[in-house]
Amino acid sequence: MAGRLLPAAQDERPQERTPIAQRPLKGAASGPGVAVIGVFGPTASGKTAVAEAIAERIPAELVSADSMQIYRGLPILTNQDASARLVGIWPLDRQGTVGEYQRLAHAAIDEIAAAGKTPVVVGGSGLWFQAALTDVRLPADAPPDARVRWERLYDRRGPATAHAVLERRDPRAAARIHPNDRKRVVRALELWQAGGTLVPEQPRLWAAALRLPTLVVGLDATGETLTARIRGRARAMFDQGVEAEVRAAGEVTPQVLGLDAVRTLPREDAIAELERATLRFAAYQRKWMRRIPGIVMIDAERTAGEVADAILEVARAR
RNA sequence: GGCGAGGUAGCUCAGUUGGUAGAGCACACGGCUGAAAACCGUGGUGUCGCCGGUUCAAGUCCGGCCCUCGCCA
Repeated sequence: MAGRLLPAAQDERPQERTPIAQRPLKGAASGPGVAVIGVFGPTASGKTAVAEAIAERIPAELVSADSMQIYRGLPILTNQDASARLVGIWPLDRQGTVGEYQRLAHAAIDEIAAAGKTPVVVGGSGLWFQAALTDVRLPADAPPDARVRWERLYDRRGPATAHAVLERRDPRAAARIHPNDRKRVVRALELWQAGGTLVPEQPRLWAAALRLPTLVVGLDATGETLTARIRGRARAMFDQGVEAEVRAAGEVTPQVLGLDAVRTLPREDAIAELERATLRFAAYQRKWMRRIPGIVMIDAERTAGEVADAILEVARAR
């Protein structure tokens, strides 16, 4: 097996390969079948290459579930994959939300399926991935001034007081939110004011049903492998010109990992910081991955083609 | 070689008049319902440079040694 080498996942560019004859997923004699494939994995686990390899093997289109690649203007820093949908569609100063993304993702998935292809949802943003695959109902928008009002309460009167107020209004939400969690205390209060709640009785984040028959796979690579792949990637970003990209990005941007480091630190320090941050991020994503219900873990320490074959084998067996 | 400053957690450091250590970051684990590459919670992971002395008790005081940095030769 050639697949043990580190850059394995990267060397499988579709352009450089003779196309393999594509065979649709849904054969004649399968059971309920698989309508959608979801590919989750930490950064550097080879998600993109694997998804592209899947698209070589069956009629498929990729839908990104990445909260940063969706923005236009930082392709190097966010490691954009231009071949997927919902990549690079928002300006940097836009401040989008999961809810907006969810609508776009559902529309894209349905459109691809209607065209007779398999939507492959690929990404590493946990909540976004969940939102794309399920109908998890995200609470309605709050009135514009509400957030300012509750933030002011929180900042002036302190976490304990704000939490006590929430306790009176929405005890169930208060019970689940720590007073120090400013974002969620404020959010819960504004939702209460709008007549909703942050913590509904019934549908929980992890219990939401899949919209379509979906195979959810997690790309499993060891910490050592991920570390080895991540090291050096930061430096490569500099060779590709992140600095110029970041300089051109302007003031208002999403909180992209490493953006500040690239903007303010000397090059070598920025590289070190970027590597550290990326490593931390990968660990965070692996944690999220462990929790995804029904996820099938696939050994990702081989070539993208081999991983894609393994995924399709599981899909066809359903 | 002389003078000065310093060696305490993975890193940067704090540690009162002696009572066998604690912050931030990192790390590990957990949470997450329209900011999620965000946000929050829990956890100390240690031959206090080494050897000896004083003391009931030493990171802390005394002596010696080793190492690092700076200045002067």
